[in-house]
Amino acid sequence: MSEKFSQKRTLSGVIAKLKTAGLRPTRQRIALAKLLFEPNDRHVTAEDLHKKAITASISVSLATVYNTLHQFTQKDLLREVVVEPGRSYFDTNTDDHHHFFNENTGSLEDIPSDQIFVSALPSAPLGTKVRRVDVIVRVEEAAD
Amino acid sequence: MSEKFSQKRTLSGVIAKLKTAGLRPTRQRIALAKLLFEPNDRHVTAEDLHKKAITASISVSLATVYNTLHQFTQKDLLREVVVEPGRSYFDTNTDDHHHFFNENTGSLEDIPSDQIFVSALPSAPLGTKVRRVDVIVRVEEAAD
DNA sequence: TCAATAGATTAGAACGGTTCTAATGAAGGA
DNA sequence: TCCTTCATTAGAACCGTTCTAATCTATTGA
Repeated sequence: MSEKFSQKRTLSGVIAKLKTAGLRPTRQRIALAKLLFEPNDRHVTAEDLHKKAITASISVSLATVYNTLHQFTQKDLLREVVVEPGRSYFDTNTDDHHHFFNENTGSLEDIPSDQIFVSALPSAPLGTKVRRVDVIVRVEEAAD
Repeated sequence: MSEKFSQKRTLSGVIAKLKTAGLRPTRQRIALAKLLFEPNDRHVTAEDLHKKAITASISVSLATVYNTLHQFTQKDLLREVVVEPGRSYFDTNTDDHHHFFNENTGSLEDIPSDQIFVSALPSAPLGTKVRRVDVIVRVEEAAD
């Protein structure tokens, strides 16, 4: 019963989130948002999310997964992380933060912004302004 | 005459560079190395370098350009920079340094390592060790 | 409640950068 | 020089992503 309530709250929360972002709460977007916006943060690829949806018996096309990820990113519900050529990760944590990237396993891990500090930068090239600073700490399996 | 000498020096320098790296100085590798290792640093894509070679009447296949870029990267003559999904840049500057990336134009610009400072990091995930820290300052054309 | 319509979803084709294949060619040692 | 090993090649294959244009659905206003 408290479960039912929390489920309901989640659903309406998701719908509110979409509406606030200016996105129609369609069946597919609601379902994908529910998969994405769970308590703990995630780093997913389009393929990941599509598989996950299919596994959860949510019928959604890969094209819609891509559309949705991009729309969510544009509305600041997600953040795109580029660490490898030829594959994009989407991060449900949109706070200012950085990443560990394991080059052997392909796994990403957040580094909270208060655990890393980047000094004042040189000024941006003429006619440009800074949009974001990404720090990627590339790690590999220890030899030992 | 001094030009002839410097050209000769460049050629033998390139050959020495390849041999030192443990790579056979083949016609194609020599030609590509000459295009890459000019005095000022460059950020090239495979496509860029291939076009440049063809323009310079150097007959080399795209496959060889890819092979060569990867071999050079592996031998620390180049460094791969990942800033966009679906396209790799190769940087002739292998010193410790970072980048400005203009998201509107796709252009990369070096930030010397003495112009930016990253604080002590949190420790790497268990069983891993840090290989490299990449700072990418993403800029966009100023609204003005 | 019911159109009308603007926007979303879809399957599958197309795309673009990269990698693979297997056949030919070149470098270097004996 | 011959032989072996490694490099190069054209073109096909690959794979993540985007596009297309047909169908469907959420929303709005009557």
